[in-house]
Amino acid sequence: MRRDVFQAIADPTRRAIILLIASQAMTPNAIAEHFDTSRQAVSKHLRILTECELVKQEHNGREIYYQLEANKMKQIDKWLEQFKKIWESRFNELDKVLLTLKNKKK
Amino acid sequence: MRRDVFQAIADPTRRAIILLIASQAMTPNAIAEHFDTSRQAVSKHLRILTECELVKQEHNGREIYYQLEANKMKQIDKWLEQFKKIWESRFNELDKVLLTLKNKKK
DNA sequence: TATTTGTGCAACCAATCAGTTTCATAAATT
DNA sequence: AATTTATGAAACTGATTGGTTGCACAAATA
Repeated sequence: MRRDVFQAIADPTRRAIILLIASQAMTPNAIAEHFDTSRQAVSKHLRILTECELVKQEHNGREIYYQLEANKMKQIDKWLEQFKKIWESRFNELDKVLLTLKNKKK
Repeated sequence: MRRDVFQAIADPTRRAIILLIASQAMTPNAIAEHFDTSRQAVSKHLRILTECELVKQEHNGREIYYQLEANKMKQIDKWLEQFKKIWESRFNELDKVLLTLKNKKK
């Protein structure tokens, strides 16, 4: 079971759940009301999000509030960071072509 | 065929390919040498990356140089942006708990 | 105490995925 | 012209995915 953050956010429903609970913790039932899918399907998504620690449970009687663990998203941001230099500079446009040409000569 | 950026970066091999060609365009054969997998498997990954425009081809005779389309990564960054406010402030820690409590009273 | 409510979990299913093997094609080399 | 090289594409395979249905169980309510 490969359960990392990147795989977790690959599914559009899970991204929607993340966005939904970002501002307010919610129960599985409340979350499921926002989607065209069963409560159990949402529950499975929540389990995946919990396993990769993108989401945290807060028990309250028999209700379970799911809350976004926003810090975990930094992991994605950190990976993106490597490429920010590229898309922010014009390195991507010009310099890489030159590098490629240089490489071809070898 | 669900072919979006998020699904594309879900696979660890594809993330490694992205990182590999970030600084220098490469041919499929050259890329495959870096992995414990067949050239054809790499070729399939490149097709997926091309389809979601994370990667661009540059033909040169019979060789095809694959080049990172770093701009496309902004799409992921833009999605992350929504949550940056949360993990940068202490909103995540304190205020959301209050929001949740407020919600419970309803 | 009996029933309802909120939840997770297991079993199953069709679709998709990542990989392999095999083949086709076109460019470069002999 | 024949061979080698670089590549993509198709067919197949086992594993994984996202969904469903049905069940178990504990907390809340009647």
